[in-house]
Amino acid sequence: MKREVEATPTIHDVARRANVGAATVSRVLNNTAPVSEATRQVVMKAIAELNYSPSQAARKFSLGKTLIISIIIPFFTRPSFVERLRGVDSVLSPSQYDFIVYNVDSPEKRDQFFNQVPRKDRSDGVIIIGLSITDEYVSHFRRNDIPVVLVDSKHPALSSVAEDSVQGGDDATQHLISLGHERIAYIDDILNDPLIHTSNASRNRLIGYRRALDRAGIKFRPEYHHSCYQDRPSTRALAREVLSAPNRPSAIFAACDTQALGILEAARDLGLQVPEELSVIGYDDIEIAEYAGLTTMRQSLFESGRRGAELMLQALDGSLSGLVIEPSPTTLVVRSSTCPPAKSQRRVSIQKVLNPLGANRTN
Amino acid sequence: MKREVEATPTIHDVARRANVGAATVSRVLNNTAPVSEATRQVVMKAIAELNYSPSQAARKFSLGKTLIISIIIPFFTRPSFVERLRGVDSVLSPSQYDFIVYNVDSPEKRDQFFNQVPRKDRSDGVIIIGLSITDEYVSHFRRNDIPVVLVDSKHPALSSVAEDSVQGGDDATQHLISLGHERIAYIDDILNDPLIHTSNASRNRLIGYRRALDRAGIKFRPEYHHSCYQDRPSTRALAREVLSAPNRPSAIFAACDTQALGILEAARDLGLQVPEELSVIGYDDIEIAEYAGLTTMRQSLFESGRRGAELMLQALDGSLSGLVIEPSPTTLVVRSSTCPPAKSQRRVSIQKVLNPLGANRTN
DNA sequence: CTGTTAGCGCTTTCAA
DNA sequence: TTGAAAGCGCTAACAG
Repeated sequence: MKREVEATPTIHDVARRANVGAATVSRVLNNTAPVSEATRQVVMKAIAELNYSPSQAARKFSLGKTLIISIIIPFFTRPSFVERLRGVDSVLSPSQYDFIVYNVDSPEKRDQFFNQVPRKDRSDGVIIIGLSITDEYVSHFRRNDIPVVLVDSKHPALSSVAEDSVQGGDDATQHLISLGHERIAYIDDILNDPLIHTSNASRNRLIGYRRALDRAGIKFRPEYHHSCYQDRPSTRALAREVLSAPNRPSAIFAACDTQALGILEAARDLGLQVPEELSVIGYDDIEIAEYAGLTTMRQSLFESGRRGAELMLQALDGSLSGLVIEPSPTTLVVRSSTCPPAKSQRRVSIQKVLNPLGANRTN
Repeated sequence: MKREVEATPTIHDVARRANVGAATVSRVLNNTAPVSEATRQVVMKAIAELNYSPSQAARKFSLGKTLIISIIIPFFTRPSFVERLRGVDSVLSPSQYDFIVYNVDSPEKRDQFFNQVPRKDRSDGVIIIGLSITDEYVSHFRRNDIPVVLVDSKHPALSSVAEDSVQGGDDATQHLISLGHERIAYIDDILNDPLIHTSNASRNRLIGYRRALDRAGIKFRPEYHHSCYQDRPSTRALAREVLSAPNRPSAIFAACDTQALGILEAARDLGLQVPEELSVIGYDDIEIAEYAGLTTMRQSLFESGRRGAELMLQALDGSLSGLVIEPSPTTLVVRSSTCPPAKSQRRVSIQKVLNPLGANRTN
């Protein structure tokens, strides 16, 4: 007895029903070669009747493509990375490619992903965001013959779209200097350390900071340079110390907006008026920066992700001619957390009651 | 001439080199059947020498599994969804499964994904977050014989982990009532509409809001119920109108924290002191809520994603016994955006200069 | 234009 | 304990 196939129909079921070869079905499915209108009709009919749809898995395997693009990114839940991912999604979503996000949250993960993810059998291409790449890895990618594009990071041998963080750091610092500040601190994120894993964007900002200082003839003071984890609570604690020390800075430049918010909290804790008694400038211009009235350096986060994904698509369809190294603009956005420094400096101490919604009150 | 294979080695290359069958190589690779120590050694050696590693694509195809879990989620870049995704990642990342995020940003996408994603040849299981499911789709999933778990949404036939939004809405409103408020507005997100696509969480919050009002003997006033898009600018604009109308509310309950922030901005625009002249309560407790001093209903965002992923893993390895419908806790977090209402009400008008960093100033 | 056939690289009976 | 061989479902020569 010929049992009716209950299972998912295959291309052969369709072929049999339409009295054609499997190849013909494949042809009408993919428009890969001319098919007479008559047979096309028959095949279409069979497909409809069987409610057939080709197995993606088999298709990919046969094609030797995965139709997947891997994204390797650190801390994908941070606002700035989320925004870049949104840019990536905006171009990949309408494409035939799905993407898988590999979230790097430790050096081990980073190396694991760098070694295992960029393989032809896992994905057709990989976009690496916010992570710096060593030459060794570059040759590893080469060996695996897989296209790689960098976002928020650079390497001479890889296509990339990245901000000029040195210039950004310079511009931010220059803004403060132009306002008249001289005691300018820089609070960095700790991931700066290339031994750990992120891109050297924040180290570059430090370079820009020092460059601007130099140009203005202001001496770099190590006690004005600090690092801490890139979260609000850590930065708040650190900023409290910095602001309680003698000869406290009149302005602080933070490596990212999240850290800048921590600094604003610290100022609130200490009853320091922002911007009158303390100017704060951030970096990124994440969504919430506007709410907080934060002066910051705007990066084209969404746009950088979008362009990165576009470059990948071009690399994949062969239309990418050679290396493309694209700059991504960074612009100063002045809001209400910066102004000229106050003349005198008063001692501060932690306030008892903190009201983030209005002026600080002592109760 | 026997040319050295330059291409990626396959299992057969290894087998040949080790003088064994391909099956044996597979066995040592997967520990799927006993292999004598001697041959194991030889095989391992060959694998090492060839720097072989099995093709994921072929493996998946042969296994009939994709080793992929699909996540269907609306607006994955919104803080609350990002947080749930982080929970999902925390359990999927150490597992053998990769996950692909399908970002729903329109009703079309929603239907497209619901129809095409839940198929065995695309992924082994799907987690749907924040989207309500119709019976039709449930039977579609059934037909495709693919496990589905819901997060932040419920259906009697599907495993899920979800908050009790009716209770949450009730609790939020009750907090305001307990403080002495009677003119309590509710600002909803527009996605409420089930014809569009999101889960009916915010509609349930409305039900809870009305329930609490009823219980307190406060009449529901339609002019205190508004909807708008779930972003700050839209909510800010709407709240400005609401707060400028005669007999303005003394307290507003927002369907999510992002909208609550928009309301705080509107209050700032109008020179209304929060909480003295206006109490605001949000929903979600996203990271930035603490910075903003926002009173809110805390949802276990990370945790819900984590549990959802765990349930999926259990469903996949067969250890999930029947339907699991898990509640996820929602708790009131009181910060500084709510207090008892002021006795009298003054007229307001938009301030010229807005300083989010301190008290509002007229210059 | 269309059918036949040979893989894609792995897992898994089935025999030995 | 091991090897040979049959698929998994599709695409892409290669003939006709």
